[in-house]
Amino acid sequence: MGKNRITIHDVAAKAGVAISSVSRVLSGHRDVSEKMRAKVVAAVAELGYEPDHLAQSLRKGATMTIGFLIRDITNPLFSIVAQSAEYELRKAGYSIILINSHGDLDAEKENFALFKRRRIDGVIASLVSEDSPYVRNTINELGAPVVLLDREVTGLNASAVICDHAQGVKQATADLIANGYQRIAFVSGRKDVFITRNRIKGYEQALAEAKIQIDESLIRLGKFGEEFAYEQTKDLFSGNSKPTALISGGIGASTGALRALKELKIKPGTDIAFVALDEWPMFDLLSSDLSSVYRDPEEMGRQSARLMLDLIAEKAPSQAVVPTTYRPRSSSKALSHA
Amino acid sequence: MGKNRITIHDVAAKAGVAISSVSRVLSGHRDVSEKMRAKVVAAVAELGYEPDHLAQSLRKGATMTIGFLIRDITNPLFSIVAQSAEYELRKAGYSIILINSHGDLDAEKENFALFKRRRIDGVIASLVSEDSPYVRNTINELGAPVVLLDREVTGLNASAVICDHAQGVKQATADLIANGYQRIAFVSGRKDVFITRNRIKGYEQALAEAKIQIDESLIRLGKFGEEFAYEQTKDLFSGNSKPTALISGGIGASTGALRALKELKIKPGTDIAFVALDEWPMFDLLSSDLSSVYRDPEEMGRQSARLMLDLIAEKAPSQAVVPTTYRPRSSSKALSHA
DNA sequence: TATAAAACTGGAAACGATTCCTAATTCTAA
DNA sequence: TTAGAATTAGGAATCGTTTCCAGTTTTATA
Repeated sequence: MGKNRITIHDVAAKAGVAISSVSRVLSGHRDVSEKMRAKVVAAVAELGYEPDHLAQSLRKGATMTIGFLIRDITNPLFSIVAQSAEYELRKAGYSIILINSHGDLDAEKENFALFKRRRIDGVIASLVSEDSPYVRNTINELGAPVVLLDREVTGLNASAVICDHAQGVKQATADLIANGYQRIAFVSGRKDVFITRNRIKGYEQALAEAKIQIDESLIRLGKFGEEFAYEQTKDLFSGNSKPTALISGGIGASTGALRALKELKIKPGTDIAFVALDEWPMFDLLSSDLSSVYRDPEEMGRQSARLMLDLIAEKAPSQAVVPTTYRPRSSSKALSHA
Repeated sequence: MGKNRITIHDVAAKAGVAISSVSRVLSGHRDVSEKMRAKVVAAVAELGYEPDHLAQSLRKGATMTIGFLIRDITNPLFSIVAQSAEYELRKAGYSIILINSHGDLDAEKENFALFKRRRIDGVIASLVSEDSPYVRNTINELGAPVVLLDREVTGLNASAVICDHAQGVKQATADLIANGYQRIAFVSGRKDVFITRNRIKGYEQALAEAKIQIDESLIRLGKFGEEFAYEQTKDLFSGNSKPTALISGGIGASTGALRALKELKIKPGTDIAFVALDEWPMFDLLSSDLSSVYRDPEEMGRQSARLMLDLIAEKAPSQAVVPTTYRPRSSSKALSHA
């Protein structure tokens, strides 16, 4: 077995100096003579010594590790955010520990505790819920900086990457209206989180500006995920006052909605107008040429990394706003037979 | 600041016992009296003490951390594997450090070194290349167990999750032949890795059994990723001896191929037969009802976690074989006009 | 009741680094 | 030449645990 790990003691012995001197040479301390430096460097090279990160962490009080807590790395948007953040943070010397919360609130709490025990230097999180008292407690007790993705938690010492959903959704809704659609359904996730509230805001603003009465029966908010959207979409088209357009919020919801439409043999862009909020890889290869409201997940990752590094450098918490852009394609055009 | 971290010393002081006793109570050592246990448990509860994972790791020599090195977490297949492995490993008390190699060989080497410095307990990796001498060296020097995903590295002390690509591809190819296709093109990634060799094997076997001469100009192997497959597909259909069927290997290649076909206005299932190797989320929502060769990524994740835990428990390296299944859909049916 | 064995506890030495403090050496200037 | 300052190097404490060792108390056995 390779049990014989090479430590700073071995290097010191080989070079015939004290371990403190080895440490000084390696950390670039200025009070070292040329002779000393040469001896140590030679010994390090000969033994192939590499400092033990664990011992360094314990002594220095910094683990150079960031916790990344998300609902589901399987979500293509999150996976891009994670990749991008990982890339940026690694450039700064940090590694990331990835944990999937699977949307479970208790798991989430548990995982913050795990991060704390592991003395993580910071946490980037996409929380299951927000603004619940437990969130504030947990985050405050963590004792390390936190960057939240797309969440607004008031009175908290955390930075956040916020997407301007309202703006893109408003544009999309306005375009649908301009193209002659009035009964625009909206299917999305939980009402109590920032992202959904913000999207609905854009939707309602556009309707208000066009002086269209809001029909609550067209707004279906409840849970994240495919099933909910699937069921709601089916329900929307089961009555006799069907919508003429559909906006689905989030990748899960869009999937559910598209699947329901497929089963109902309603083709987006032909039988109904459709706008997806968020895109995902191979979006362009779907059966219809779908309009979307796009946000750049790589940018979200970069910003979250930047905010994290700022917090670690003891700067004050701040927010980064990532814009959304409406990308009209054929699925939101005026219907030829309309 | 919450600088005042609660340590085992604080607990010992509060309970009026030695720190070694606190440690013993917490680690469930049997030689502790009831009185002692009660005192310590009370003090722990009162102070809200949680052991420092870092110090434990240093002392015990186990970090309870697994390195996960993949080309790209953005690849939906990998992201599911990662999620599934993370879930299983966390149940066993392990956390995972995720690193994207971005397909860069030097980065890969560098990251193994990082894992080593961090004293990771094991590495699960999908390597960029295999069977190069550096791989053997790096892995052997790591000093921790390794589980490889879909790679065969000979003479190495590592376990591996292997998918039986040949079988599924053979079935798919045979079905295409049975449906009357003879000029079956095959577009995939690097020839020098197990996954590609194994897939080609299935392809060639099916052709051989049907006594169809292999046309090398129909086999396009080169690089992983969209671009290569895109270019090759365009090229395949530019000449005057076009293929009548296309098998594309891997998600990246399938994306590139499908995009090329879309631009060429060749519709899979109508103008040409098509089989994708691997599926991805929302596969069913694509413009055509595509046949595929499927493998279960969750199972791959579970198996890799199991193999890792076995290695950590000092069992001998072994391999887990994950089957592939051909899923015929309309894109590989006999053409009506054929 | 004496004695061996078992149960329990505290002290101290690790784990592998960093960093402070002090002493020795070299250098500068009078 | 020598006092004083500036460099340089070594020793020891420290980070927060676990675990070995030795000593003390309790229990079991004869």
